[in-house]
Amino acid sequence: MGEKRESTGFLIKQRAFLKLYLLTSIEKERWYGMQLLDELRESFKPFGFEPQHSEVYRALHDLLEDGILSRRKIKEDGSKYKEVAVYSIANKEEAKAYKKLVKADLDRCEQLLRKALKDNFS
Amino acid sequence: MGEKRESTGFLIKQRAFLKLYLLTSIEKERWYGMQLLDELRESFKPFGFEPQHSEVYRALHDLLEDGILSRRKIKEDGSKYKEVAVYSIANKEEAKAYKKLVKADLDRCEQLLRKALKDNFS
DNA sequence: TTATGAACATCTTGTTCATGG
DNA sequence: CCATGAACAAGATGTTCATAA
Repeated sequence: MGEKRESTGFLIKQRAFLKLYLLTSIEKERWYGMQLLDELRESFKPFGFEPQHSEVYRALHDLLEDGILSRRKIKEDGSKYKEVAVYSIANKEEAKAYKKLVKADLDRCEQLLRKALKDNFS
Repeated sequence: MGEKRESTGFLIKQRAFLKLYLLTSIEKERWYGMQLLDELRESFKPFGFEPQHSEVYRALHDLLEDGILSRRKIKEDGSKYKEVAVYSIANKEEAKAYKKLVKADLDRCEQLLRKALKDNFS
């Protein structure tokens, strides 16, 4: 089950990066896709990174398929005229394990970047 | 001339990363492709990254097209039975400018990774 | 064989279109 | 219109093939 590679050799993939953030947000409270997207965009804008909606949806769908998240469609009655898909953690153990994997890869990537800065600019 | 984007939003691309290292190596002495490849692989192996030969050649060809490197095919007489393509810096100003660009992107990426570690693991 | 390339295949991501409230 | 998806297109990289010496 945990045999999917998150490390693809060079740097971490955007998908894995987003999945990490999504898990952390969803751990805290209920969210739906566009909310999460807006939050992420706001957060990364200073770094010149603005994830696309389809990539965020794909990340959520991945986590659903992995059984880490569950989804419930609800009518935001009172508020709007729309139906949204709200996510919650389905398997805390898996979620934790996945985050641990991604952390290891982030650490590796950080080292690689530091090395590059040192090797080429010192 | 310098209007090609190196920052693609998320993390730096492998191509730009390799170009940076190639320039730094070639600044120091004459090299040819396979030498550079072996050097890079050795250097990154501890980080689980082993660039492919075609990607290194593509990086070299990019730098040629950009006019930053020049190439000279030579017969390594005395040594082997082969012809190699040896590179040298064609335009030091451009090389310096390119490296500066990449450095900025590396810095940005490092910040982004640090942020992710902080936002998700603290 | 080794070094250099090109061609081709795949994987990842961005852009556009479709549907239902 | 907004939220969710899917479909499609483009880009980046990995794998395989071709050629010369």
